[in-house]
Amino acid sequence: MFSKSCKYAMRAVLFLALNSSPKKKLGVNQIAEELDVPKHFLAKILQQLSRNLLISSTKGPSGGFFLSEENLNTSLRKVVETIDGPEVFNSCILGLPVCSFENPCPLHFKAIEYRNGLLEVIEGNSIKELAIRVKEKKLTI
Amino acid sequence: MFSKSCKYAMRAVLFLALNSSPKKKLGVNQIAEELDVPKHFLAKILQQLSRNLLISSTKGPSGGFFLSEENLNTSLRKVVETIDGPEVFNSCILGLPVCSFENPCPLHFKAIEYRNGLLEVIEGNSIKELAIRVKEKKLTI
DNA sequence: AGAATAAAAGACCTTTTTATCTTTTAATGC
DNA sequence: GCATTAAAAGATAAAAAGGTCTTTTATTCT
Repeated sequence: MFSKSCKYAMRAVLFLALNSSPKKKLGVNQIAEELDVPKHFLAKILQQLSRNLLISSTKGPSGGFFLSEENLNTSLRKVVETIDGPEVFNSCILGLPVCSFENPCPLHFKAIEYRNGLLEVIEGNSIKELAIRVKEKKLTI
Repeated sequence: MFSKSCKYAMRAVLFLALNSSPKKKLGVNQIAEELDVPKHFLAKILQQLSRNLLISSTKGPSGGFFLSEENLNTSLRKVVETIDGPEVFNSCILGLPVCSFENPCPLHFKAIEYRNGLLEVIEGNSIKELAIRVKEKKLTI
């Protein structure tokens, strides 16, 4: 479903939502260590998210990554689509160039049904809301 | 979700189910052309399926690939797992090393639901049954 | 201003996936 | 037996994904 980069991105964003604020920025090192992902690789991904204004960052001493209030109010879907492209939730699960309601592949309707399930979670909730859920239900990221 | 190889494999198997028989074998060329996939690459995949007894083949004149009655009565899931490995339906959608009922990631339950829906289709039906459905409902492969 | 810090950017490198081409092996029909 | 056909196997190549390292730029603090 998602590329490794995308998985790292989602986890990092949730981690930032839970552990950072404009007053408490986190460096790549800390994030990479906590999530146990390759640090330089994660840096690239965070840069990309930052460039696309999905996360915030400042350079220099006591700089780092964090989520602004605006960042917290966007959806994880944007994060996913920034990293894996907008087609992730749109392309045929069998790779057919055309696969639609009128012209479905054998897995079309089931695939749609459950993609929508995922979208419910990552689009129906803001990052902030998701983070709260992670905290309350002690979910793993 | 599935690798390209796996998508080609699924489509090829369904194509064989619909268009081949022990008396009517198909060459890679025909299959590749019909499905519009790279022929040499498909050949590799078919070899792999054949080695694992999920499809049948014979060499020489009037040889080719086909599905035996036994092949028709297995599930597409086996095809998928032969190509993409048994972990496709088992690994965490966020890539976490442990992600379970007791220790779920934020997408765990929706992801499970998603997978189970797909499994319903590719495991709950034999390849033969799926092929019938493809024919009756004029689905695209 | 200068030192220190941390992200941004760029250049590489490695591995995996996808794809192609050639040679070998097995089966068929003459 | 020989020519032909088609899969099996092997070698290689191209592209994409994943990962590392170095240099540059911006910021802060003294």
